[in-house]
Amino acid sequence: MARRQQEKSRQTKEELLASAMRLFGEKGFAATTIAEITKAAGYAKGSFYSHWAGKDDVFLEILERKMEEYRRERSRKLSHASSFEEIFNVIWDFLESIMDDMNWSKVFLEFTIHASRDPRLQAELNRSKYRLSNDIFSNLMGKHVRAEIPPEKVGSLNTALFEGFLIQNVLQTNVLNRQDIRNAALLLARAQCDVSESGEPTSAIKE
Amino acid sequence: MARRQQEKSRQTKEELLASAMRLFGEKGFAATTIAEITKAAGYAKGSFYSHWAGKDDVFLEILERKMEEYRRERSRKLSHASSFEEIFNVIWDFLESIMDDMNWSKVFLEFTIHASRDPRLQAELNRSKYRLSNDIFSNLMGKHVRAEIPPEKVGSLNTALFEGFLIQNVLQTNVLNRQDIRNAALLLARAQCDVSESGEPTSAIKE
DNA sequence: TCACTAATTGACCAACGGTCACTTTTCGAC
DNA sequence: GTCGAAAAGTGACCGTTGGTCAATTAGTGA
Repeated sequence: MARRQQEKSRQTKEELLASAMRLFGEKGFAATTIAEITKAAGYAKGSFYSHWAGKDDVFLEILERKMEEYRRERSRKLSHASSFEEIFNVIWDFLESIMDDMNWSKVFLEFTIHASRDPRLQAELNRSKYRLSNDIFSNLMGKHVRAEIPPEKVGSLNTALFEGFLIQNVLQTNVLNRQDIRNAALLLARAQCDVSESGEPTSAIKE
Repeated sequence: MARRQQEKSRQTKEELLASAMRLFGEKGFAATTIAEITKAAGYAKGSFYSHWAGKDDVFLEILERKMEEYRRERSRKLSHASSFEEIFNVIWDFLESIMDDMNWSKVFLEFTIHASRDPRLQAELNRSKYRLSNDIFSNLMGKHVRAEIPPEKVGSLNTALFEGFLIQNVLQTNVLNRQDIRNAALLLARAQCDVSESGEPTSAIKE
C-alpha cells in the first residue's frame, strides 16, 4: 500500500504550508502570490492546487493552526487562574501575545475584511476559532458575570475593544498604549461582573 | 481662454467619481475594477488616469468628500449640544449614522487595512479625516476630561470601541447591538471625565 | 481656415489566480 | 527485474487585472 507516496504528499503539503505562513507574515495575504509560495518551497505552481482549492483555503488552514497554538498557550496559563482578576489578566496577557505577533495581527485583520464579502469564509471565521475571547469569557468568567447580562456579550465587548486597538496599532496611531486599553477592558468587565471594587484581591491590577 | 475645455474635464471627473463611489459601495474596493468604473460612466479606461494616479487616489478623494459630508451633518447637530451627555449623544448618533451606511463602513475598513501596508496611504488616512471621533472628543469634550488624562485618549478609546464593533457588524456576529456598545462607550467616557453620576442631567441617557 | 493644445481612446504590457494535458516518480503484482 | 497503473509534480496556457502610451478626436484663439 502506497505509504511512501502519502508520506511524500504530506511532506510537500507541510513545506508549502510553511512557505505560505512565512510569506503571509512577511508580505500580507493579498500581496503574496501562489507562484511565490510554491517557488520558495521549491515546487511548481500547479502543485499548490493538489492540496488546496485556492489561497483562501491555505490561509484557513494556517489560521486553524495558529489559533490552536495560541489556545494551547492560553490553556496552560489559565490552569492556575480562578479569581476574576486572575482570569482577566491571563486573558489579556494572551491578547497581548497576539499583538506581539504584529505581522500576524495585521494579516488576521486583512483576511477578516477580505472574508466579509464571502459568506463561506465569513461562516468559517465566525464558527471556527478566530474569535477566541468570546468563548473563553463565557466559559471562564460566566460565573462572575451579573445574572441579567448574557455572558457572551462580555466577551464580544472585549473582542471589540481588542480589535479596535489592533486597527490603531496597524495604522500606527500611537495614541493608546496597551495599559490604556487593558484598563478600559477591566473597567468594562468589572461593570458587568459581580465583583466588589475592593472585596476581591485586586493587587494584580495596576491602575 | 479654454473655459469650456476645463469645464468638460471637471464634468468628466465628476462622472467618474460618482461612478466609482457607487461601485465601491456596491462591490467593495478590491472587487471594483477601473475598467468597470470608466465603462459605467461611459468613458474608456485611459480617461481614469488623467484624473487620478490609481484606484487608491480616487478612493482618497471619495473618502474626503464622504467625511466632509459626515462632518457637516455632525456640526449641525453639535451646535445645540453643550453638556457632557448631550455631546456624547450627538457623537454617537453620528457614529451610528456611519454604521447605517453599512456598505461604506465595510469599505472604509477594507481600505484602512489595505492602507496599512503603504506608508503614504497610512499617513493620508491618519492625518486626513478618517479618524473623526478623535479630534472631536479632544475639542468638544476636552473641558470635561479629567486633568490627568490626555484628551485624545478619550477619543481614541471611543474610536477603538466603534471600529471593533464595525468589525463584528461586518462579520455579522450579532452578539452586540448598538445600545450595548453605546453603553460601554458611555461608561468609559464617564470614567475619564469629571461628571458626577447623578449631578448633571442624565435624562437623555437610557440605561 | 489652421496650427496648437487639451481631452479621450483602446491596443498593449506584465502579473495575477486558476486550469489541465502532460511528464516523472512510485508502487504492487508478476 | 519488469511493467502497467496510479499518484505526484510540471509549466504553458487562459481570462482578467492595474497601469502605460502613441494615436486620435475635439475645442480654442488668431
